Amino acid sequence: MSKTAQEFPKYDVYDFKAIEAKWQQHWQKTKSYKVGEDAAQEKYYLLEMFPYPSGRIHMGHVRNYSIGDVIARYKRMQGYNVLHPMGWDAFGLPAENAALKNGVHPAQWTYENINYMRKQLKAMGLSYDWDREIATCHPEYYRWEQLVFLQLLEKGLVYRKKTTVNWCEDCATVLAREQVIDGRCWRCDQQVIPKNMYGWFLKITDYADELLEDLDQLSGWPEKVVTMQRNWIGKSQGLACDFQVEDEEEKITIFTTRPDTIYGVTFMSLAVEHPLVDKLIAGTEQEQPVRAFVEQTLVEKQRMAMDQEPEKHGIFTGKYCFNPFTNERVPIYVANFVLMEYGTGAVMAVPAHDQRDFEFAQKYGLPVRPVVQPEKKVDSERLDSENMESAWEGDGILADSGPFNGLPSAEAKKAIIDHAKTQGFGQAHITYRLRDWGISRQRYWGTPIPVIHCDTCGVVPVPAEQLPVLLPGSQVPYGSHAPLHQQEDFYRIPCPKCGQPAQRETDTMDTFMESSWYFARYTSPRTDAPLDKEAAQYWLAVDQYIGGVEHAILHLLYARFFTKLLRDLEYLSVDEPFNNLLTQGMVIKDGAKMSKSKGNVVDPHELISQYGADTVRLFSLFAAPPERDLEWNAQGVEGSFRFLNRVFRLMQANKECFIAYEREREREGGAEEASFSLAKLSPADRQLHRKTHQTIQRVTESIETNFHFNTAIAGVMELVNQITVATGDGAKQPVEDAVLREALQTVVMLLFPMVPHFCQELWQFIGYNTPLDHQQWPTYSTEAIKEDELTIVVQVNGKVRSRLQVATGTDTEEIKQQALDDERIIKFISDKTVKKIIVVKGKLVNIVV
RNA sequence: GCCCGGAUGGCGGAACUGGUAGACGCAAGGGACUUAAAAUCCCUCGGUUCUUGUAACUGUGCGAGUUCGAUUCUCGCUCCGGGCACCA
Repeated sequence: MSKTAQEFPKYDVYDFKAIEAKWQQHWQKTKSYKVGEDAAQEKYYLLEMFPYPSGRIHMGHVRNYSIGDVIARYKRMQGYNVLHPMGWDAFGLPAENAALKNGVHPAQWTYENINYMRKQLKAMGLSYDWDREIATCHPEYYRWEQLVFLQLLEKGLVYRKKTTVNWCEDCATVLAREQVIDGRCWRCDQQVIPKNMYGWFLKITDYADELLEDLDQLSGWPEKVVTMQRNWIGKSQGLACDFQVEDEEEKITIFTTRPDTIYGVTFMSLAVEHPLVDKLIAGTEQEQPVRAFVEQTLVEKQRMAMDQEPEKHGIFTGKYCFNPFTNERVPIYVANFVLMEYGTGAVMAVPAHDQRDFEFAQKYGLPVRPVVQPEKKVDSERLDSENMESAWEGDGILADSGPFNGLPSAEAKKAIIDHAKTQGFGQAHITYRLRDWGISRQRYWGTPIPVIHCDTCGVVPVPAEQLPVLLPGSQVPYGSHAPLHQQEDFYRIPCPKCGQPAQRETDTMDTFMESSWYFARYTSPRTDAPLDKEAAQYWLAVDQYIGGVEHAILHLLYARFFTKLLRDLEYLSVDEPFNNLLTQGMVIKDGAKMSKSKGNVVDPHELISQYGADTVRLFSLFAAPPERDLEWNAQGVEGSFRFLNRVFRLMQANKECFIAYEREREREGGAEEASFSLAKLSPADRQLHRKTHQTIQRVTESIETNFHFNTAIAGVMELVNQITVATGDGAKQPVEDAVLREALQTVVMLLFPMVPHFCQELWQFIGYNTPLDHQQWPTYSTEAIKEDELTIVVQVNGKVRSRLQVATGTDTEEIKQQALDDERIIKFISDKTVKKIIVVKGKLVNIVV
């Protein structure tokens, strides 16, 4: 088994092309990263956000997947059973656009891209279990999504309703909010119009509270993302309260988070879409002007869609209602700033304590009545309608509020809600900003929604045994007008219940649906059900999830929601999908995000052919910590390449120490790693041995605490520099083989997760045939890292004046004395009185004079 | 407007729990090797001043404060980035 000197491979240059091809083939052939459930081994599920197959990989992918691969390989070396899968978020609009433009079918376009990008990812040497690859556009994926959809439909968590959507007439499709730019379609620049139409919704609001509460469990998530989600869900607690309309049967229900200001109500504002508006004005002289106002506002609202806040406008309806607390008569207005989608679409207006109401009151000459006085104000500073220049929105003490006078805001809120409840005109109420999730899209390249519309039976689910509902047609779907609705053989179908002619649903699902559960599907990607419960039980939750912060809200919220849905459908048993989340920064160049329009795009493919995957990986890890933006720098890449070459030469120059070791091993009949006693080492050997172990400590801690690979790499560079000096021409003493061997092997092992081909090759070069993936990650000896000597800084009045070299363990008094005896210190303190001396053990002495 | 981040040499970035600011790399300058270049190796490298050294002063966006001591903690600003944006 052992080698002789002649058998050691000889290299001159670092031939990355040959090395990378060799190991990639090896990993593929031996399925090195294929995993299965193994109860005996601790699992680690590492996941990077899967890519959209747009055509080629970009630098963002390179960075994301390099970071992930380091963690995967590191965890394997730590002995974990690592699940590290990859797949494709393969449905989406770009495929359809490409189809329209080039006459290629979206499926063909998508699968070609996948094939190309898979090659590119493999060329990066990423350690995926490729047997688990999934593409969401594959019927074997989306059929299970359709099944889950039907199960949710049955549970009442999916429903259909008519709502106002952003509609582009030219594209004949609904646009998502983020696809409307300045009120125009992002694709054709056509003015977007509001349109009422039916769509399918998921009841995410049923889970709003749990989605909010469970955020507290996500200690492994960046605080920033948790905050964004909390704000997005936007829970508000307050009072829902009825205001009786004068001379009508109707009541107006309002929602307020400030019940303590209810005695300050001076008018009522309704949203233009409020259902009561029509009734209130019907047949009155205000009917015409109010109608005109409503219509104009609706048009403006659409146009302003993404713009700045428009000026506040409103109009009096001519009607009044009664404040149930005061029985006061309050005029009812319709106002452009009241949202129908939030709360009840009706707002009690308290100009003294709400800035919007204040501005509105100023404009229309409505009274301002302060009822909450800020605390600790002298009488002359009390708020009154005369002296107020803006609303006071803070808490305070109630005044002019009947029986509630003198109560602080917090108590008053409770008391007022209680009062409303006992009197029967209101109760505590909770409102969320979060809305139900509209999943209908009038597009072709998505998962067909598996229902049938029958004139007699209504909405009929497609029977489970008829799933999947396949996307029809091998030809390119022409036009973009509800493509599935143009394929008669697709949508004309008999009703499964009554057999009468019926129509299939022709909407497809939002592509966020597929990415909401793919992480679970990876645990059993080929199983004949949505999930295999045992596999899910073993692997979930994801231990570490990595991706761009741009998905902080939608994708991550939907994935959390789906986890809870799948849990309640009893497919899995975790509450949260991702225990730890790492949001990596963008890759930028010349201070700006890489984009075609800016012409600052760097193609990873070219870089890999020029320098090799290992260099590209190394640079993207070294240039910045993962969570920060990474400024791309071509010269920096060159530097990383130089470093690898330096290590390569260093190994070759010192291969003697391995050959000698082989001979020794042969002679001693295969003895294990030679151990050496610290005491016998020369100072130079001791120093290198210490540095080796300090580096192990530093690299391990950099990875463990926050994945700061940049400092880990810097640490290895320092070790390499030290080995170079110790073995170079200028070295005073020769280095012991065993010490040198340990140092060099450590470099190879520590760098392996980052530059795997390179290290595996060197590992073989120095005589091992084992895969580094399963080599035990090196551990450091606390004995070895100890310093014999410490540098103690001596300060006078906090300024560094001198440094002392002392042996480790020198006691405080001794150090103090040495400091006071130091010539350079004497210079500073001789003519002054020493007031105080502070000694920090092992660090410094500060003399205060 | 509100809520989060961030600001350190020419550049990317280090700095444990308040204790040597600038690790590591890039760029730049100088030198060695070479007929020459590339590659490689060595030296210098925050600023200012001088008496050129184990020198002094100054320096982590700006201004205060706490402390023997602040890049680090507190308060007040400025600028940059991100998220939300009439949410009652």
